[in-house]
Amino acid sequence: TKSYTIMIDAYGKCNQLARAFTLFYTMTRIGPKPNIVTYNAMIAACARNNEPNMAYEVFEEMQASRITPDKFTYGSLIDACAKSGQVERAFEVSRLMDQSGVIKDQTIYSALIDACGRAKQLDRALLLYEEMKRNAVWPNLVTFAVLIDTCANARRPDRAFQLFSEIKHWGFPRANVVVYTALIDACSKAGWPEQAERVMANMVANGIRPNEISFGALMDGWTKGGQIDRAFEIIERMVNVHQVLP
RNA sequence: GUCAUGAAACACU
Repeated sequence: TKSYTIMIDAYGKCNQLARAFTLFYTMTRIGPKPNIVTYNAMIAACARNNEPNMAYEVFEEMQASRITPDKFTYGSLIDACAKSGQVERAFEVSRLMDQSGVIKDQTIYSALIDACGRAKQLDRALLLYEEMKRNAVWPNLVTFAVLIDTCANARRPDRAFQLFSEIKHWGFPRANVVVYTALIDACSKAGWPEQAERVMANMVANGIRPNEISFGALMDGWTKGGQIDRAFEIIERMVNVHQVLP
């Protein structure tokens, strides 16, 4: 069962969902019997391949086989909803977890906030942030990344900076490249390329190396305002000063 | 003796 599950997981991650299903149904028909990890890997594969309905089908088959879902199961289901923009469905899963007594951890909250972020529902995301702290689930850098990304999507750079300033109070000496890039993106999307530049200068000063995604977010801010020449300058800076290849 | 399964960043689609 373990080896089959490893293969299902690999197929899912290579975007070969059909092959994952073939293997999965071979298991249900002739064995070896799928266990909870197998079902979870299948649901995660559906989530990654943007097939929320298939994820739910596997979830139902899992329950029909009298296997009790765990936090991995629910986490993948929420991710499937988040990626397909179904916020309400994500919250339904959250309620289901409460009913079945499965503890919501950092990963679950990040996935729920991500679902709000994709729907630009910043208020709801902030409520989740408060709720997790109330429940003694401490935010980590992924939490802050999804929160700041939500601010970016909701065009609220002010909130993004506010959240960014809270990071140090949670025991993190510095943010990482993903958090900084999300903050740059928040500035760019809001039409503040100068602020985005300041954030990048700040990240470099703190010893975090921007990558091609960081520069992409920065360029986007300038091109939005029609300053294409600025964007080309950034490409040169990226290659010459920061030694990042386009 | 966590390590077969779950969460985050730009643009294009």
